[in-house]
Amino acid sequence: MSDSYELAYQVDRLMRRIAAGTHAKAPDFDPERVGPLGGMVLLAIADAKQISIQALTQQMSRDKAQMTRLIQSLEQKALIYREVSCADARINLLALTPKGEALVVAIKRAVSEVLETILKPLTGAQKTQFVEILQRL
Amino acid sequence: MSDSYELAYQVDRLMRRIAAGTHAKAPDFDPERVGPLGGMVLLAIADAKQISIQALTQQMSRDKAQMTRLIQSLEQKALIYREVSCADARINLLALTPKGEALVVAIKRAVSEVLETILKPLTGAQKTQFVEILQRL
DNA sequence: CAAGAAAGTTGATATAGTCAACCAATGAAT
DNA sequence: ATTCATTGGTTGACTATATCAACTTTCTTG
Repeated sequence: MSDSYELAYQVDRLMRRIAAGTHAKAPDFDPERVGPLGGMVLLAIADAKQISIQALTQQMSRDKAQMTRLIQSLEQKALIYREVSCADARINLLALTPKGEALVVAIKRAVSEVLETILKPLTGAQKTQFVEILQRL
Repeated sequence: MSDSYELAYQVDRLMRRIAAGTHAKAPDFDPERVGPLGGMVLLAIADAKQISIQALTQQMSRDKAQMTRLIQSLEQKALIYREVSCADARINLLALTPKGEALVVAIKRAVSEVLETILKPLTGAQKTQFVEILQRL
């Protein structure tokens, strides 16, 4: 682990473990099969209460085309709804439906459980450091 | 960022930034278009000198089917070659060809540059901590 | 009232991930 | 030494993610 490029590995692996862990639990709470990315988007919408597609794509470092299609699928599943901004008719504001809210609760629980397992080897101080570091990035 | 599930976001975003950064540089050094995962696999093979497909799939937390196909494509591009283990005829040992070695050098440089940019906001101590934490996970 | 830029959408295509069924080589174990 | 479960690897079928370019509609600004 002397070379900095190794860090890319490690981050990738960590992400894979999170994804695999939640994937394993998905059948228990995700009948709509929103997928890992769909789940994260729901979490992001939940945090924001209301957010435009554009803001979402930036926040999640994704392509807007991809986001459009993901939003469409979440909308079809009645997990979110959209509303044209009255300030700017180009903007679509997204928010969770009650069904979406319920799913978000389940997702949060599942992700937290997975993370708890994965982060177990860290000390409390390290967890704090980790969070700080990620925030700063 | 009070809730632990937010960490999943952050890790995901970090990974996306690394991927996007290297993707942007890819045209300069990756005429074979091995893709981000292909690049990481090459790095892993380079580190190991020789490694079986099975060991690779575990190390990278991937599915073996996926790894089989990726290895096939890297092999077709003459970046790696395989050799049946003399100890166990089921095992395929992978190694880089000279062409693969050359590409690995370029990949390492590109990834390091991207990481340097991304990690710039961290202090030296934080970088050390980050590496330690990731290693422990 | 033109440009030009921003928000979203669509099409086409490439890469990644999942799951199940399968074959061949191996290692035990009666 | 012949069955038998295991392990490493492959294939098929399918879903999910990602990328890029072209396009529409709605602002914004001169």
